[in-house]
Amino acid sequence: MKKTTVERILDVAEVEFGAHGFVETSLRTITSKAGVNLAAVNYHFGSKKGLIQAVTDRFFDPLSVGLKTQLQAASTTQVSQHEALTKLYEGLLREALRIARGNPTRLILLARLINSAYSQSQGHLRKHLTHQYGPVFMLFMQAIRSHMPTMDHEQFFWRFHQLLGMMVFTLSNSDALMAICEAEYHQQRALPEILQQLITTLVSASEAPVVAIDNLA
Amino acid sequence: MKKTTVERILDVAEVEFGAHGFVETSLRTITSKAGVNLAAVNYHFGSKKGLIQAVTDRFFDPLSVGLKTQLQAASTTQVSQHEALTKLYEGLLREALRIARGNPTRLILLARLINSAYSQSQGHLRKHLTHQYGPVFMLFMQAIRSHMPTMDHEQFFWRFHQLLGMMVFTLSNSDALMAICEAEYHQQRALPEILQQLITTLVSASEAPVVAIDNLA
DNA sequence: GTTAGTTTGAAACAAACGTTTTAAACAAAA
DNA sequence: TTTTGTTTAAAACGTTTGTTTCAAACTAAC
Repeated sequence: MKKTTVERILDVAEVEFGAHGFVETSLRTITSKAGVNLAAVNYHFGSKKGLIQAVTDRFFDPLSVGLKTQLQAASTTQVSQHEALTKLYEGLLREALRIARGNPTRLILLARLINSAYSQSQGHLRKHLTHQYGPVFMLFMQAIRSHMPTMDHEQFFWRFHQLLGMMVFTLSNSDALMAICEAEYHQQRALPEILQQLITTLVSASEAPVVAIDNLA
Repeated sequence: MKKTTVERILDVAEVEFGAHGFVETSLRTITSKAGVNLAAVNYHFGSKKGLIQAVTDRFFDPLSVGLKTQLQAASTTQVSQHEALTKLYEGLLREALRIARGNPTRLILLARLINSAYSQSQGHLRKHLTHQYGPVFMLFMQAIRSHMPTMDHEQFFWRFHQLLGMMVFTLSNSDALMAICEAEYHQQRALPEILQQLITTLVSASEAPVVAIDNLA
């Protein structure tokens, strides 16, 4: 069974976007590698922005529903704070890994999508993501928050985004980091192992105490 | 005293690069805002890549020497592990803040420069940075490492880069995060306060225990 | 003041980009 | 088979990009 034109474009686009970013990937590169006509992108997706959002949705739609069901299931049982946080981060990364079908390059793309959502350069993506997946994001954020009871809202906000940044950076550069690591320490690590180490750090950082803020200068 | 053409170009370039990234900032935008001729960039810096590296060096050169002297001064006195780590991260961020002259946009640019160094899209920047400032980076990395004695090399590598990612993400998106924070919690935070919170998380995450790695899947 | 080297100004260049257009090929229903 | 709507093919369009060109303006030494 031959894949449709739309599927072929999306398959190539997510690889190229993940590898070279949105701006530095041309539609001509995508269409030629996909073996389809240049005009097909504008016909099927309207514009390059439309294609970017379509690639985004193909990732976030299943991730969104998977995460939502996980969050509902997790809320029933009662465990320790440490265990609960571990389960939450583990659930998120496991779900992301499942969506990426174990393919590191797809996970890298996912991380870059989130990164782009925070940078103002792709303003349309940010609006699209917050509008489309804002509720699920808030749901996860509040699930984490419920197990960090001692923090006030604003302190939690910064702490959470610090941890989000840790995830995004580690994932979006995991290919480069794995290459450096292998060159330096002659030790090859698979993605699940990296994620496991990441979870440990995430939970510990979540549990870190809040200190009084005095001026740095 | 009127600034030279080179200085005017660098001043505008670092603002524009920090705000819109390297690819999405055109030389015409830079030269027109700087009030200089378009050809001046190619004359003075050879190419756009040369300009990017010049902007980079104007940041990293003083940061590099400042960090080096700080590291040498810190090694003399003996304190607790927690204090030592705090001092190290504080020293780095304080130095970065000093170089940025308290200007958040300059700190954002700095973070984006580091981020670009890890992404393969600006390969020339990565080579330039590792060649030029690799030793100082290693010096800081090993200073941190000396206060995390229980970790083996590879575990430390991943932990360190997770923390680096935390810094880079928080700083490079600090403007967006501050905007969201203010809109959500009606609380305005200055950059030094954010950095102070960041240091706390960094130290705690550094001290997080290492767990045995079992498969996530 | 003249001259030699340096820097700028304005225009032009070639290449790449997203997008649009027009006709041809295809599919499915009448 | 004819017809109608859909998808593709190939070329072209209008911008924008980094870079180059070349004469004019400027600077500084003699």
